[in-house]
Amino acid sequence: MIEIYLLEQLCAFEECATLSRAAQMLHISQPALTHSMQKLEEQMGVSLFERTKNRITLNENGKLTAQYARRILAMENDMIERVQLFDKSQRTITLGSCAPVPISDITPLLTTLFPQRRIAFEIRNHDEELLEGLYKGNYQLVVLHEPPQDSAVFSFAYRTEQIFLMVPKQHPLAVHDSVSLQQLDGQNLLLYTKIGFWYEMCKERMPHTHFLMINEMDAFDEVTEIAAFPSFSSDAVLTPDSRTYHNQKRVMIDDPCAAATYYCCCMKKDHSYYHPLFHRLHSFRK
Amino acid sequence: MIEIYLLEQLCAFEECATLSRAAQMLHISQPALTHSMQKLEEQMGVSLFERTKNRITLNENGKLTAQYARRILAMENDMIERVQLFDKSQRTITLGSCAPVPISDITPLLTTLFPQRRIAFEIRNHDEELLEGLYKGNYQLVVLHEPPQDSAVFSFAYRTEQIFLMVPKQHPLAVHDSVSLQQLDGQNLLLYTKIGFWYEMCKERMPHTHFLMINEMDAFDEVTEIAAFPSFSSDAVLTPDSRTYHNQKRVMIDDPCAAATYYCCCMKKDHSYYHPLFHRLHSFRK
DNA sequence: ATGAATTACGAGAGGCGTAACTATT
DNA sequence: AATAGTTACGCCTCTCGTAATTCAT
Repeated sequence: MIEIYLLEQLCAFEECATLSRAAQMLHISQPALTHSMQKLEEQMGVSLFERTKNRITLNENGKLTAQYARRILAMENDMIERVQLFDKSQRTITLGSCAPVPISDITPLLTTLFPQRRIAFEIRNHDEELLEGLYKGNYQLVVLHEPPQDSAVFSFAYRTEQIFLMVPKQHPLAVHDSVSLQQLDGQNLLLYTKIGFWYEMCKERMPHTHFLMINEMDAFDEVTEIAAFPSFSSDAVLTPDSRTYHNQKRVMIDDPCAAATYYCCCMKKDHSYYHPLFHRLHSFRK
Repeated sequence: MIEIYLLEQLCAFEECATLSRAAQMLHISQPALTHSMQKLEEQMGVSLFERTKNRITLNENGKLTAQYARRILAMENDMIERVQLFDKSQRTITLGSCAPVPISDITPLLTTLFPQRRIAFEIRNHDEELLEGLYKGNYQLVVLHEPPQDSAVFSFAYRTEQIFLMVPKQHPLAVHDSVSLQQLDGQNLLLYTKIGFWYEMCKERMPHTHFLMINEMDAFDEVTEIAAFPSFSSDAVLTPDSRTYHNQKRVMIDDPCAAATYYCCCMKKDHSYYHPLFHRLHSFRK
């Protein structure tokens, strides 16, 4: 049987077009590569190269072999990646979410319901990334803001979130009780960075707005307090304590897209395993 | 990167269920296998086995790995096979035919039209085998008795063949000028073995007939001369010389399936290359 | 003169075998 | 006693590196 390293070297040679450059790329000597290619040729049982005194190139057989080789190498990498993911998925539950609120909803439930398994989580801006991760095994659970179409995926709309604006009382916008996103476009706005799909929504609906991104949640609370800029909050976030926001006015946002429904999803085959979780998620519905 | 031999050994282990038996099957010692499996486990980065003092079995990771490994090994074999076929197809033209007549029609044309390439041929009983071989590259040209459906295949109906019966004059059937295959069913018939789809047709239409199969063409001519059994001939076969068959009567066969149309085919992408052949084949049409 | 390929030869890694040991049936 | 797996150790193959050679730009 032909070993993998020969196929790797062949592909490197095809990329680099000369043995010397390929050897450099592979961190081996050039004579070693010569030998390998001779061996490969012998083991394939057909000629793979066009040789002149000072030049060696792939012939048609060689090009075809390299094509197949690439697919085999890709399959091997895929195997390793998938088995490692599978192994990890057996010991840890990874939750992928399109927004931060579901993380704080669901993570505590997971730790109590599945104490023997490690819990991890990630925020992603796009539902598609999350679904792909669910299929590949990167995530065992994902929370989307659109219902998934695939019949292999179980989903449960477990809660909604409505965002609104916190506006400093002296700010011009503070005269309104409600505004549209279009009205906000062009303003300076404070935004916490890790808000998942909300960020994409803001970019799309308010393309002219300058967002002041803040990384730390603690800093965010402090800055909103002091700064003269409006910031977002939501009905899902508990105001840290009554002291905060004494100088801020709550302004509603008219747009329908200021409200989101969260769909907690798993692969259907895993539904019974995660049933306890979905059961508990019922309590989030009013 | 993980080498192929480790994957082979893993698959062997999965088949054999014990290291000792797998080692035996692989023609290596059992400690060597132990080592390999330890190495594979290490390179995969996850545990693959459930170990007790005296027993080692694949765990879920291991089973998954073996599954992928099988696919990778299959791909490698496929690569070798296909490249070798490709190489061969570049230097020889292999003609696959459903009957002997097209072979003697086409082979001489090929040798004159493509003198730089070796010519090989094969007879196959089923059109499907031929088409499959055409796709895979086993054949560059095939002759079918049904027009191919695939739009990637070019076909040209270049001639017909009509079979009839040669009957010894003292034989009861010799009173007829024409018979149906159904009438023949149950008779003893002489048949040359290498007649491709005709054989399948005979089996189907005359399930109760005893066929006396003869391997050698020379022998066939002699036996038909002497034997008291009817035999097939066709309008495409030239009677060797007038001496032959002086004691035989020609009896027509009514059934439509006693006539065949031959479709000479190649992949469409190769059509221009084989154009000279198809051009010459026009002369076979009346 | 520089760079590319091959050949020759030697070093070192690693696959594999033998032997010895432990545990299970 | 027989069978299964692991550990230890040494051989030998095979991969790779260095050096030298040939040829082309």
